Amino acid sequence: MWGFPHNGMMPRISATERVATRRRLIEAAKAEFAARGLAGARFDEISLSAGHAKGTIYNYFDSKERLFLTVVEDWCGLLADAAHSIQAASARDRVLEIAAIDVEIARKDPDLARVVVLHMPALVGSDREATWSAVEPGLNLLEVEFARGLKRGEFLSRQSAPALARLFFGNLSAFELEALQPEALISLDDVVELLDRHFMAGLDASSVLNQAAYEQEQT
Amino acid sequence: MWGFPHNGMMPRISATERVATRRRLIEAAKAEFAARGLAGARFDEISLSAGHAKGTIYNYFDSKERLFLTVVEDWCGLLADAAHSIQAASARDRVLEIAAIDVEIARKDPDLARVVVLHMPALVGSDREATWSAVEPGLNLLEVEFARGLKRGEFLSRQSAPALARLFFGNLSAFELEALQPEALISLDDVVELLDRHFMAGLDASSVLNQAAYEQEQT
Amino acid sequence: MWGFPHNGMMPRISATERVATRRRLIEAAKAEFAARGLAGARFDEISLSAGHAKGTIYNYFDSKERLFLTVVEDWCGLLADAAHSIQAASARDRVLEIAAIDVEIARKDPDLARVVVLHMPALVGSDREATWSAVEPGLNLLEVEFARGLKRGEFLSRQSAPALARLFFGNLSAFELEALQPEALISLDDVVELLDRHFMAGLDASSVLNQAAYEQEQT
Amino acid sequence: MWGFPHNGMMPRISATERVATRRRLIEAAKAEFAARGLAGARFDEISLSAGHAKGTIYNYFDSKERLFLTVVEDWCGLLADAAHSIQAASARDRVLEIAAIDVEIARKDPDLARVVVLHMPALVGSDREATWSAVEPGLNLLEVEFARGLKRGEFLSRQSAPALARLFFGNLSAFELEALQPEALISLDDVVELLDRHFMAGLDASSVLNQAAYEQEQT
DNA sequence: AATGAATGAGCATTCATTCAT
DNA sequence: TATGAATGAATGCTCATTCAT
Repeated sequence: MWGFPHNGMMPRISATERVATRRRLIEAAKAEFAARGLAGARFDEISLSAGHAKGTIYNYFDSKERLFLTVVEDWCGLLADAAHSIQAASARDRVLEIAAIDVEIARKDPDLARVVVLHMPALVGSDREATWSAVEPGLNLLEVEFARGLKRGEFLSRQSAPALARLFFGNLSAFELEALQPEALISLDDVVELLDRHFMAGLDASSVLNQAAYEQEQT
Repeated sequence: MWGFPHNGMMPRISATERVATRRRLIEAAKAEFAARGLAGARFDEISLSAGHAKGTIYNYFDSKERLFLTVVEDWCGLLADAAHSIQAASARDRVLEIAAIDVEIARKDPDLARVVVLHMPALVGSDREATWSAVEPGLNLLEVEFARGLKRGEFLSRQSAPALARLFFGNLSAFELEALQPEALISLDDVVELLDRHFMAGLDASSVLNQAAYEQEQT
Repeated sequence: MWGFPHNGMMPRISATERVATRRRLIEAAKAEFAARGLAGARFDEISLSAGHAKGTIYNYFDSKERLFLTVVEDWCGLLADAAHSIQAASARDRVLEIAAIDVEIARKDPDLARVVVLHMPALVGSDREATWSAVEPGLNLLEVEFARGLKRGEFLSRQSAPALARLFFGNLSAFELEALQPEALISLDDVVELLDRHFMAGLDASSVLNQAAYEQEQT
Repeated sequence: MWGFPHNGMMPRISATERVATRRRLIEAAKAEFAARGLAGARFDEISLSAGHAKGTIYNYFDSKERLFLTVVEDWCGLLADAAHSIQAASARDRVLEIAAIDVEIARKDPDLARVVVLHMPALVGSDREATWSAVEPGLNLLEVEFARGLKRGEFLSRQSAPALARLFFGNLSAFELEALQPEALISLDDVVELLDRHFMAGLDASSVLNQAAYEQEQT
């Protein structure tokens, strides 16, 4: 039950080696998923570029879908980790800082971003369900901030906090998607600014225009 | 007795029947593509739900990719046709009217919209290339309006008209995507308003805030 | 194409038109069979290059195999027709004249020859059976001459006349095959001479060597 | 306990097992190709009679064409191997010994011979090209002997050594083809003798008749 | 734990043949 | 009789997954 397996002596390979192998597989899978999506990805390619046999993948992941999920969870983990360091006070700034973190992740690992913004939305059926629930923690980060902003009166919108979180994430993805394209017309550097000017401005409770519009809508 | 000589000069089936068959195939394909994407779609399913043999598909379309392309071109055609009736004067209103048309299309044919906003972006390789060039006319509609708005000084942005067109389309897609989900938090009715408030507001040259920000950026 | 109206008085199309259509189909089929063999030939191609609809082929021929057979029978007919004009007296010369006729056919219609020497032998199953029996008349021409030569003592061989006919035809085909190849090392002009020198010389009863060998074999 | 570390360094199945599987596939393919040709062969049949799954074929061969090629290369290898043991001195005897080897191969493996003499010539397009170049080594064996015979004055012919090699091979194939037929009129035992008497006699420089004919041709 | 050969369901595509007009 | 749209069986090939070693 505890301890080392069967003949008692020692684990065949060290725990660190297992971690390293797992990482190699994830990295290779990420590149393949980014390039071809979940349906198009081939285990042959992944195992080849990971330097491991095809069967080895199944010692670490149950299925192709689970491997895809793991890549997405990776992204979610990076986002959550970096989110701890957010310092800003206003909800608007905190939201934009989350976006900035996401952009940083995309800059360091474009393949990871491609998986999340390009191929994750296209998932269907149970895959979609599983994958999006894996991403919930990331969306929750946003949801919390939008809820706070709405509560404080910093934001003004008919939409609920969860809806705003998803809409914001949708726009963030759309902008990153554009910036990650081969013949992009904008750069990743533009993304946060665009979100600020285009999405967040629409929530600005201090804007005279928004306030008037908002009050009118309420009637 | 009169009419066509009884040989092959007479069309075997009427042109309208051919059109009808073609339409049945496209409709069935649209549903399958919407549900499973290009890679996941199965001809068995399409032919079954179209009520035609599998081989018949190849009397109308060269390949799976070409069939997908045709579905997308259909969307593009609907958009272009409806765009003729746009009356608005200001660039902002014209852009939003295009969005409204797109939303209308999505309302009448959610599967068509799913193909365009969900599965088209995830295409890779030559499929992507071919499909997006088929969609250029649609994007051009937007580009023209953004160019006009920028030229007139109605819009204020560092981004070029083509970039704004793509960004706007990205946001429109993101909002529709959210509204088309099984457990959507917004409705299609919200989409145009959201675009107005969030995306377009960021271009408003009359906004004191935007103007200040824009001038600062220029330095 | 047009021809007579169809109220029953007259044949829909004239007999000569039927013959012409049949010929167009055979010519097109011949080219396709020569290029791709029986298995590889496509009705689409045949109907296209014949200028008739695919279905029309079935008004003239029961099946692909029957069409192939007809092409082969055509060859056989040409051979038999020309064979009537043979004047030579000796069996050797008559045999070689038959070969010369075959070479002439190949020169005028290389595709026809390709069908016969290249693709006919590769037939299998019932196709083979049917096709070779269609060719019997042609082989009989040879058989008769070899029988005569053997009977007269002009030829000397352990093989029977039918065997010699087949062997001769095999060699003739082999030589033509070589001459009809894209990068042939011999020409059709060489074929008869080669048969004379190589195959027929081996039958020469007047050759001292052959006679000695033959007698030795008999013991 | 000793030996291989218990990880992937140990070959999953022995090399001999791999060779055996490969051989089973080739044998099954050979029978199918012999019976139906390249175009007509079905992987279902091959895999069934080989006792392996269809997909297994692709672990060993890239494509149907490559499998066919491998069968042909097999034949070529058998020929080349046996050719090493040729002892005869005269070119004529050496050529006939090569023929005898080929006949032996055909006797031991009629299917292999059927593939080579029946279905290989009927190949078209790039298949033909690839296959024949795989067979070049076999033809070269003959070419060398014919070149030697011509050079020594043992043979007398207007044809070049390469041409003679092809022509001889053509005749050899034609005779074997006849002998391998279901209702053959000759036996494989007759083939070498027939080649000797019919084809080789036509090259005999010592024959008075040939010499006279040859000199006449030269003028 | 690692391997990679074996597997076999799945799938797009082809094409001879049919048949309503 | 000519047509060509419709058909659907047939098939080469792919690839995630399994499992004996």
